[in-house]
Amino acid sequence: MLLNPRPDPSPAAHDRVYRGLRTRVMHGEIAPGQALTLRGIGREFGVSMTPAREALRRLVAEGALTLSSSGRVSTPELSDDRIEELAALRALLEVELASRALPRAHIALIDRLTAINAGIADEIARQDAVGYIRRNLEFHRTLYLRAQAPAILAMAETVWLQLGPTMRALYGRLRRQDPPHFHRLIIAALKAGDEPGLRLAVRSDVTQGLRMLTG
Amino acid sequence: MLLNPRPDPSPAAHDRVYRGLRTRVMHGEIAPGQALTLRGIGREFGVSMTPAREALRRLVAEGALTLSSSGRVSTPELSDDRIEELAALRALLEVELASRALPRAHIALIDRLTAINAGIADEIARQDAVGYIRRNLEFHRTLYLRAQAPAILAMAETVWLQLGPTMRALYGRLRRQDPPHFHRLIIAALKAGDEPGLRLAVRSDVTQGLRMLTG
DNA sequence: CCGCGCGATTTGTGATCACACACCCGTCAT
DNA sequence: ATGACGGGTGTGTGATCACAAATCGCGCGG
Repeated sequence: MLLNPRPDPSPAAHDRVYRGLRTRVMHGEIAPGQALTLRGIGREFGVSMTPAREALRRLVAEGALTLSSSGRVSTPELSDDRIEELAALRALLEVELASRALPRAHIALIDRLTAINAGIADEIARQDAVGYIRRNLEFHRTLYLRAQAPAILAMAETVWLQLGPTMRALYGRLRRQDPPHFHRLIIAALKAGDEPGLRLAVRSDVTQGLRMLTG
Repeated sequence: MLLNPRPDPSPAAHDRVYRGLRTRVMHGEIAPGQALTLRGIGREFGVSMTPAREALRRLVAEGALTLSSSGRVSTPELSDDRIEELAALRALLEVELASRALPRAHIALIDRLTAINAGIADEIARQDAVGYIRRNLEFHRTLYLRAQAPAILAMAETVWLQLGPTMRALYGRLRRQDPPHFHRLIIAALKAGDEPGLRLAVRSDVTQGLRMLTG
């Protein structure tokens, strides 16, 4: 029959482990410098060392984790130079993505972005750093999905991944009171169809927070 | 004693396999769509399936290879849309790298670039597509190393990796006669310290070849 | 002559094991 | 008290195996 062409009823074990760890890293749930062991990860996810090793190596390949000379993996502690580079990459990639999304940004998208922005205000009110990061990335991803540029978006997500543990440290340090100002500028530029304004707003939003990390 | 702190006398097996396959893919020595098997790779490098699997998965994570739904890995056949995206990424990243390298580009670097350019002419004369790609990437990498931006360079190399198999198809199709024109423009802009000219020359060089792939 | 189905073979997945090395911590000599 | 040395534990690496699924090829029926 072959109705219901469900691609794979049981997702591969290494993929479950990978996804679980990936979102944890990207949302900043793991502190910089924390060590991860193969047997520990395996025990936590109920698998043997083999899938755990594959998941960890994949994350290392994407820059989400670092591999010490002796093979130990841990979440990275970024130098100031590296943070500056990653911020520059975010600016380059995300400005391009926003620019490509602009002609496709209809009112429904703008409404969703506004709703997510309200959610960010909630997370700020409850002082939830992980929730804040998750919603913030959701805001950006929702916009960039409209760009119809999966390769560029994947590269941007890789940068988020590398910044994940550090971002947690940032948002934990800074005591925010108000929702991000530049998100409102982004929405306004989208409504007005103002491309230069959009580029500037995205660049500012991306650069803003990371500047105080390198201080 | 611990003199000669050689970090690792015997590079790990999975790393040997990874490096071997990576340069092969980046230089376009593997045709698009070609399938790779774990046991085949293992036999070729004299290792078991375990390191071969790690190397392949790492390359998949970097986008150098694609993973079919059934777990088979093969070198990717890129769609026109994806090629356009990757070309745009090359333009974004490499213009930034060149711009950062410019203030650090002394005469010794320009001499080396000129020498590499001469080598490219040799490869063209002998109709060696793989050699041409290797030298061409060497030209760009030599310039970008001066940017002192390892994270951005790594991302650019990832893009090269994804384009590798396709580039081979490109340079095999086009019957080149003369060394790349835009390389001379890049060198001239470096000598003159002309940043806008350099940005334009790099963007043109990167975009030029890939335009005829999407035709 | 072509299309279909079935079986043999190949392939990826994940578990387990042996081994070598790194790391940690207590002990001992200075 | 402090330093180096030592062994025990933990950790990554790579080989091997059992299993399930996919793939390929052959032969049969149309």
